[in-house]
Amino acid sequence: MSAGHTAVTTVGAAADEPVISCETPQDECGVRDVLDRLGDKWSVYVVVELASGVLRFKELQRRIHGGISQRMLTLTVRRLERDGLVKRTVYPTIPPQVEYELTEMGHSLTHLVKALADWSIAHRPAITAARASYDETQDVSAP
Amino acid sequence: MSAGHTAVTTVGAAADEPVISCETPQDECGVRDVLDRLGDKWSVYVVVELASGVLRFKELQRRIHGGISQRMLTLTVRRLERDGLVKRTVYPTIPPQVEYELTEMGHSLTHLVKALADWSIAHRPAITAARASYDETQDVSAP
DNA sequence: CAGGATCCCCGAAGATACTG
DNA sequence: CAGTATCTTCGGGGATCCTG
Repeated sequence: MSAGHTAVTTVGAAADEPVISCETPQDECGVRDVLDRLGDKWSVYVVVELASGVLRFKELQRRIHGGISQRMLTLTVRRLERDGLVKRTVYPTIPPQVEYELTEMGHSLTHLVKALADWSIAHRPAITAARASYDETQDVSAP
Repeated sequence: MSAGHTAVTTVGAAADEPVISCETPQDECGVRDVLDRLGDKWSVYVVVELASGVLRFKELQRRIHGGISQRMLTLTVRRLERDGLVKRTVYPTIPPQVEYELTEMGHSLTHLVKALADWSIAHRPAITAARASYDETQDVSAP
């Protein structure tokens, strides 16, 4: 990597100690799988809300701030159900009642989401500062 | 598979014991922040590749399978740089040489990505099975 | 109440061409 | 080599209407 150039030295983190050992590039270590699932706009919200208990469709929709449409909630929850992360229970009553809850696998994902949240909260100040610094460097003020 | 849950510290799958304590719904516990950063199509790949060391633009592009365009790589890497996750070093040579590497914060994110990868790899069979089961239930074979 | 069916919009992402 | 600029496409996602 460093071809004898005037390297600006490292940041302190050892680059020769790969945390991620990607043996199967074709599958991106499987990261893509999870990200495709959590990467969409709403899945994570649904998981977060469902993490605290069973919810019905409307209630779930109500709790998700930002206002998810019925369509997107349906699509999102269906995909999660298909992947075995959410369990959908239909009570053949009138009016119909459908309850959603995380499966065990879904709950295990919850820990990851929490890890992400923790990381985000911990580094938000640093990120904000980095952005400010970057934007300042770019100096957009000049017309 | 009912009691198979490994309760690390205080986390549990009980509905009355929220793993995710969302005190600030406005910020979605900050999860959205990370996801917006990792949720896009390429960021995670860049992080993964840079996790193993310093890379130049072209080499980085070459390693990312699926074929990222120069444009997207530029945009992705720029955002990561702005957020302080990636450090960009420009050597004023001819031809120009630019090296990218993760910052310490970027490396810390790497651990999260690895956790996601591990989770994905561990649960992939279950997910695949769940999908097969779901699709079978839906029975699309009937015309 | 839960959700299927439709229409439409906008932004993410690709392709291509040009430059320092 | 490492971008920037421009045009275009594609599909995620919103709004709305309708039904069991």
